[in-house]
Amino acid sequence: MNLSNIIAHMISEMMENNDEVEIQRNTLAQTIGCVPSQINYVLASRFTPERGYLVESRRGGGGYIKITRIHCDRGTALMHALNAIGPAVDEKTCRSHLVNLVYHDLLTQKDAALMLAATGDNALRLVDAERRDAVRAAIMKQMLLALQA
Amino acid sequence: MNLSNIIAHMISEMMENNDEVEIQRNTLAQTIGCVPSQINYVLASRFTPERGYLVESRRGGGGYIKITRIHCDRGTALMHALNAIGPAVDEKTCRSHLVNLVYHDLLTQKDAALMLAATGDNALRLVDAERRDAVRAAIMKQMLLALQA
DNA sequence: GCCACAAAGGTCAAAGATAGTCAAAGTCAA
DNA sequence: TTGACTTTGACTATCTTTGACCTTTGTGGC
Repeated sequence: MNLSNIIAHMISEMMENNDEVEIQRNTLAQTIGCVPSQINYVLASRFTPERGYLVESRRGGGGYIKITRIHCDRGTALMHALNAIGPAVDEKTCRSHLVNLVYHDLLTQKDAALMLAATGDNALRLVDAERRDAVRAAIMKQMLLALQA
Repeated sequence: MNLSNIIAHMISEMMENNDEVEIQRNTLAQTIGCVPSQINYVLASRFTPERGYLVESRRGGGGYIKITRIHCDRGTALMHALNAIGPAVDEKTCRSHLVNLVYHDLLTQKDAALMLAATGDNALRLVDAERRDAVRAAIMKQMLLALQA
């Protein structure tokens, strides 16, 4: 186990019963026995917004670092994605929507692959070209709806 | 017996009572007395997804290689399901295929819900009725294919 | 109020620690 | 002989650790 993992684990433990924790960089670093900037590294690599954390800080006397866990409402986020898809989408746009959802951790890589397969031109070859994008949009929406359940 | 077989055997032994094992590439290579990249070769040639293994890793300090054994030959089973679907399927048959796959643990409930959403009549309302079942079959097949990756 | 200084935290790049890739060379059986 | 499988090692990519230097904020003396 490396240092960063240990530190990340410590912070996670501090947050176990609390969505918000405040630390002092130098103090924590000294307790752990590492350089202060290591704390920054851990925060930057593990407590990212993508993983649902918000980090605020203040320098100077009485300075601090505050870490907040945000419970992103997945349902709402997916609903946004759903609304962003109009009555029709081409394959490329559809794919970028999926990439975006994965990036924001609203979708696993695997689910995205599944959805990409269902909405790809390969799957829709039998649909009339002029109606293809509309069908794709409908499928995509049904799947996004299913994910909210 | 060649080196690769010996290494593969060692790893298999480590996994005898455990479906998951974690190794350190350099350490193992040194123990065995081979170059580190030989480990990669063994993993790439013997611990493949086709043979039911999943390999994950991480570089840098505290890096590791994690090997996981996945039970049940999922690929083959999914291929069966794929073959069982002809050039067209109605919604009901499609659903029972999905239920069956979930029952046999080849699909999670969640993935099945996603696939059901993509292949339901709701999603395919815009497709001409006479072509609907064929489109459904195509979508289903693409998704089953995606699952094998 | 202004200034100097102390007390935080921030940035960044270099060095260290692993793992991955790839192509050339070796081996061996058909 | 040839082609598939192995073995090696040079080079690359990624993650971690460390430390020097920078910026911001608070406090007290003038």
